[in-house]
Amino acid sequence: MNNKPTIHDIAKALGIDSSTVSRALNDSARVTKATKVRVLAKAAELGYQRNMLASNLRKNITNTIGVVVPRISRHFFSSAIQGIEETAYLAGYNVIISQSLEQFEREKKLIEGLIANRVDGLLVSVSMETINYEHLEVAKNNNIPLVFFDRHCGISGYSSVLVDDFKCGFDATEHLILKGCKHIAHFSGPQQLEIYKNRFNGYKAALAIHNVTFKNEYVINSRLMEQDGYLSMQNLLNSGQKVDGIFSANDVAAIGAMKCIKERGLKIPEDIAIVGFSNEPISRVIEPSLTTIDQSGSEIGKTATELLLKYISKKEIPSEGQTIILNSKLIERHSSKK
Amino acid sequence: MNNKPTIHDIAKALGIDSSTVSRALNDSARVTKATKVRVLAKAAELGYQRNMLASNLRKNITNTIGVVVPRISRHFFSSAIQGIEETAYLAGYNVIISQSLEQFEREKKLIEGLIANRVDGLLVSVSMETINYEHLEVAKNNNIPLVFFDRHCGISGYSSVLVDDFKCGFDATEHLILKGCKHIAHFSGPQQLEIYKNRFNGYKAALAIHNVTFKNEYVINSRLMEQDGYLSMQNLLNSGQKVDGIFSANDVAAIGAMKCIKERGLKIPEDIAIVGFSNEPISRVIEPSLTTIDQSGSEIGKTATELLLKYISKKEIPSEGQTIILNSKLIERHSSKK
DNA sequence: TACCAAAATCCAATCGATTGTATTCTGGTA
DNA sequence: TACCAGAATACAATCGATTGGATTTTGGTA
Repeated sequence: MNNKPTIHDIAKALGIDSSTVSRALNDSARVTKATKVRVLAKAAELGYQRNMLASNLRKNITNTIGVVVPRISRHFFSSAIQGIEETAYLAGYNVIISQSLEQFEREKKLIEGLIANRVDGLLVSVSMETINYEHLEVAKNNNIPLVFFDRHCGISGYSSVLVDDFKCGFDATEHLILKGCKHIAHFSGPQQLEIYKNRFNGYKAALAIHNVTFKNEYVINSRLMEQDGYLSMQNLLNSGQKVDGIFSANDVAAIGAMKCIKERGLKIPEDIAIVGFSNEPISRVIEPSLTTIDQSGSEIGKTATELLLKYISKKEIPSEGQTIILNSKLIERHSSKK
Repeated sequence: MNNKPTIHDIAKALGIDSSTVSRALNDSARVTKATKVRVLAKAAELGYQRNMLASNLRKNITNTIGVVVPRISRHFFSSAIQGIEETAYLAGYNVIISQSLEQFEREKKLIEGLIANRVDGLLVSVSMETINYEHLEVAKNNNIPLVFFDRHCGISGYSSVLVDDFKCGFDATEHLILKGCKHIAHFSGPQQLEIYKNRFNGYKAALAIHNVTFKNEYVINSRLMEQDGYLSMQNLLNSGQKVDGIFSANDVAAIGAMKCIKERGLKIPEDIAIVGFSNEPISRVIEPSLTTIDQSGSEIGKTATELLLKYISKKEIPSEGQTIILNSKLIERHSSKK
């Protein structure tokens, strides 16, 4: 009983042609209502299910969108995926998820694999190692629409859904300045990523506008894992520089920094105030609670998926990529309350 | 240029048959090395990529496994997915992810959809509403192996990968008793789910063995969201019952309870000690840090996937389901340190 | 009853790759 | 040179659903 019934089985059972069965199942106007009823009844009786492989092969679509994120278990990405899956489900699409684990080679292979599987569209948040974009061009050459979310690339011809990283970086830094910080360090990620570059530029702009001197030694780039934040903080304190504020380009590194600060017996926010980025759930409950920039992952995922589905239904990729900027705002908590 | 090259294009370009091309691409012994080289070169030149739809239709496989979880963004599940994706990737499988959002109807539709898409296997963690298992039988009838992870069903013929929930419930409760708690409440989830039933039974067993009286009023069932934990705690305190310990069947509800306790001006753990379940990242940083049961999501996901892939490769579902119990242990933190 | 347009159904090709069988080619031997 | 085994390749059916075009059926009209 391994063999599932096909339209041919239904056709044979009813003594009609399989094309009629196909049309009946697709509710075509070319088939009588009476026939439709008979086909549907027989299909139910046999436990028929359309073979999507065959259907998709013929129609040259897959009803599937491919998603590539750096790491599924990072809260921001899992909530983005939540939004993607939800939106795709409502539109009748499946979602294939894959993670680059921040590795360029892996990202490349994954995207090629998804294209070979003929996904109808791609949603991508690039890895920290991604500096070369040929693998993305492949999607374009295959006429598969691709939308970036969050971690986009600074290349033209692609659409993106993001928050205004420059403004967020600016706001976060200005917030610290307004709280009285004069020596503000910035923990950033790989500078080839637009989001980190923009957050950094926002940081610089806020310093400039408020006449706070910018120092290169205050900017530390890393991969922004918890351990990186811890070490960056340690280096900073060991260097003997005066520091009274930190703007970290993500929450996880901020939490690592907090750990280091506490271990040194310094007080947050009195000695050093901190602002993170992303509003991970952990930032709400840590002591002191972490001031951060709220960016709704599920909202970003949802918007990116809607945009992608629009391109898919139009069957053409706009030559000019569009960029959608979603709202985000600073959430003030105790780590910066002075 | 929408049309991707096919083996026929390669065949035509080289003046050979498409079947030879197919065999060359699959490195068959029936094709000369010289021909293989020519085919590979031409394939690269044309930018050929195998159409998996056609290939899979013919071979009647999909190289895809379907995953159904209650909610992707819950940390435990996203790390399980992380393990699943990683393991599947290494074996050359795609992963289609979908979330039931704890709704039975949705779970049913998702599983039917995955089966219609001819996934090679299914990994399922059921919703809180799931009390009827017909939709799972469909998988069996279609000869599609299915492995439960974490949230399994108490029905025979399926395999599961879990932690020993009874023992964990026992350990968590015993831990509270050894810390001196005498009035221990238990926050549990829907009792049709084996995991909650088993955790509850472990709780009862620990009370019994230590001669602590069991009271029905101490057991509160809910869906274990943060708000549920908060409300359960509120009801408990309002009822005037003496309470000095809580074993919550998940961390999120425990955190809700902590919030309520703090608001009342009671001390954790001095007045009320708490033990959670799952070791969500948040439990490590909350103040006081939460004692909990560690269950590695990615380990569970990995093991479940390995088991599933074994069934897939054997092309037969074992009539007797097997159950794999993974290690888990209590992590003592401040919420129970007396 | 014969005829016709419209409605319903059937036929057959197609999507692209795979695979069992048939055919052709190769080079070694008598 | 004729022959043959074995290697290499070609042929053709197949997976299951879809779809344009051809054919048959229907029922209304003259």
